[in-house]
Amino acid sequence: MNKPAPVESRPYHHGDLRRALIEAARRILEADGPAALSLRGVAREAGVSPAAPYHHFKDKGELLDAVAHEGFEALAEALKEAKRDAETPKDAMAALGVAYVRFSRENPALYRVMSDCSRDKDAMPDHLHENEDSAYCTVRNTLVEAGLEGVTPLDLELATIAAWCAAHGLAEMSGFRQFETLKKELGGEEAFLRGVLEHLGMFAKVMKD
Amino acid sequence: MNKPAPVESRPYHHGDLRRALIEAARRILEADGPAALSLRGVAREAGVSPAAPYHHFKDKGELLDAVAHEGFEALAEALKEAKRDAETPKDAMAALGVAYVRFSRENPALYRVMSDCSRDKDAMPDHLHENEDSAYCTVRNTLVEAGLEGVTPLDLELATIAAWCAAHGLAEMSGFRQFETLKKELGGEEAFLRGVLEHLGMFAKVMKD
DNA sequence: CGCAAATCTGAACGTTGTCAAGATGAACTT
DNA sequence: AAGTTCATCTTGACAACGTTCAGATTTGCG
Repeated sequence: MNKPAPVESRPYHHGDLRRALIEAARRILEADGPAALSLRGVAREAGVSPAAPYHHFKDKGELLDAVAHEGFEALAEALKEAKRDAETPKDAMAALGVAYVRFSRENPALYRVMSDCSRDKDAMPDHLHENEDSAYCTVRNTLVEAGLEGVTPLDLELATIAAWCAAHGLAEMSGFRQFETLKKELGGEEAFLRGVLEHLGMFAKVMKD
Repeated sequence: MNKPAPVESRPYHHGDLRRALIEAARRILEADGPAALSLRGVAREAGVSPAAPYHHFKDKGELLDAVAHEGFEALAEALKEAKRDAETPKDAMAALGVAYVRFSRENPALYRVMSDCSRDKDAMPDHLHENEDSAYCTVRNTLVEAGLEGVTPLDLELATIAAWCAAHGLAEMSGFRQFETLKKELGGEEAFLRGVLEHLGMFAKVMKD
């Protein structure tokens, strides 16, 4: 008897329910937003009973973790792609910032799940931070390539964190209605994002002793 | 018959239930965190029936709005106080950033309600942005006093937004476990915060054309 | 004092997260 | 090939939640 799922383990009744649940969750998330995401709803969407997910996830939280995990992978991919497309290293840095925020604006529900997960665990996903081609390291490497070679490792680390914080802050705030007239004045969302990112320097310069 | 609440309207049965509910919510928030905050629980804590809050708030969301509103007022106060205590304008800028983050770390549950509210409405509270002694203007004014006089209004606006985004991003991320060793290396939370804020410049400088 | 409006209660409805007990099918052993 | 074992799924239940509605109660006003 043939098995539909060719890759590794498919030891199930359903085929691969774990996968199906995650995809159902993403579908609901995209269609109706994060507030509409219930475990029961996900089970319904996947065509199983409300208790079925508990054989694959300990918790509703664990399902969300899995969804967030995929989101972070997609984000890392988006960052790498943005870097590839950039012409100069300097431009790559701005492109990373814009790509980060754009990802959050194009997948608002997913990004929300991601950031809620991080807040709940008081940590960003380890794979984002640890291995060498992680998103975090992409940012750090780009900083170096764009002109921060001479700097101490500690400075580099702080600059990377600073960049990440700025991007995250901008991601959460760039949709605020208060900025809409300003965006029009600047001629679009992207110009606004680049403008804010570039003006981080003013704020920072002012603080230097 | 005398009324216990001397100020403005107290046309109630209970005294001032609206007030009592907000305070009950803050109590629960501080004691058990944002996940434990239910409307029924708030009513219980205030000693009324589960339906009573609906005569003062249309929604659970509106209760949270009210709580968030008070949070933003407290935040604005904390910022002004930090500015007062700073010796030089340059130092005031760093102090604002640190005070912002410190507020979020000292009132994590409240800050979370505040930022969830903003996200749900895709806007920051108007009073934070509009009137002249608002928190937003405090930041902008400090930027000017610290050396950004010659700059165009548009640049000033973008720099203010940049500062706010950075502070918010840092507020949400500074508690991450991944940074703990770095904090120790730097000799404490405050040094870490100042370090990150000051390194925003590196990130920004790298992006300049 | 009497009346209308504001305020609170009690009970109910639908939904959610979660769990325990049982049914069902697949995989492994012999 | 048969039987056993284990993972998977369902059924049914529980408590808690947000919300609503009809009715009781109190307040303030004329």
